[in-house]
Amino acid sequence: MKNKSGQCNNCQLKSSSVRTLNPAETERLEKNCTEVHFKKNDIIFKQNAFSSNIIYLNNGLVKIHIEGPQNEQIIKVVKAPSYLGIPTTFNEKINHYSATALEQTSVCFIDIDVFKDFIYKNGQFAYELITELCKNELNSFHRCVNRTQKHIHGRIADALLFFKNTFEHNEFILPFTRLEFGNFVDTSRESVSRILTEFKNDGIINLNGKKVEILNEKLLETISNKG
DNA sequence: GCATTAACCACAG
DNA sequence: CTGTGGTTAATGC
Repeated sequence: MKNKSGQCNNCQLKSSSVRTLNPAETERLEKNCTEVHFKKNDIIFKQNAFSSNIIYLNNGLVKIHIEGPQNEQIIKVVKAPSYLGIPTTFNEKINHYSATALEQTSVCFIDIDVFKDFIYKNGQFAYELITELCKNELNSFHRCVNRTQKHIHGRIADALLFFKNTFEHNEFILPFTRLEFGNFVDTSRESVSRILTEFKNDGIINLNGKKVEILNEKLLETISNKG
């Protein structure tokens, strides 16, 4: 789906970096940007494929994942609005990871050369971009610590709280199968099943298939903190 | 030693 | 795809 001209300018979902562009630059962005819609489980880009665009997630939810020696590893789940795949598109010829839609999702593909030009010529644009990248790196540091040091109960509690925050609701549909959940928190699908039913039996959550309702957030937080 | 944790396997909805 | 039960290996007390 091609962008109509004027769309970037009026876009409500502009990134903080794109907000710093002047009208001429915004117009240039519009001419070098295409919006694409994806359905659940559609692959937005794939590990090992050539990367040629900056990708911005306007709407929806996406998983970032790497095919490891054993399993698919889900690195993180990204909620719109956010850039996808800056690290893999910037100085790398190929994608180091894949991105897959977890729900109905829309994405803008932006020409890499135009994007780089904005960075060279517009310091504020670059600054905003760096700010986002820094946030991401810190996030991944924390996730790294959590993943390696917390026990399964803590990691699953973390994940439930994360979904509660991203959906901004105590009740939500898990966008994952049990296997994906396991790949997200570094455990087996069996352990995910067991611990979720444990949480249910202890009255911490309501559980019905993929539908989860958080009943005792305080307790989940202490489980998450204690590891 | 004994208990706990969590992975792996297998089987049934 | 899920849930459960049995088994097993590693680790802690």
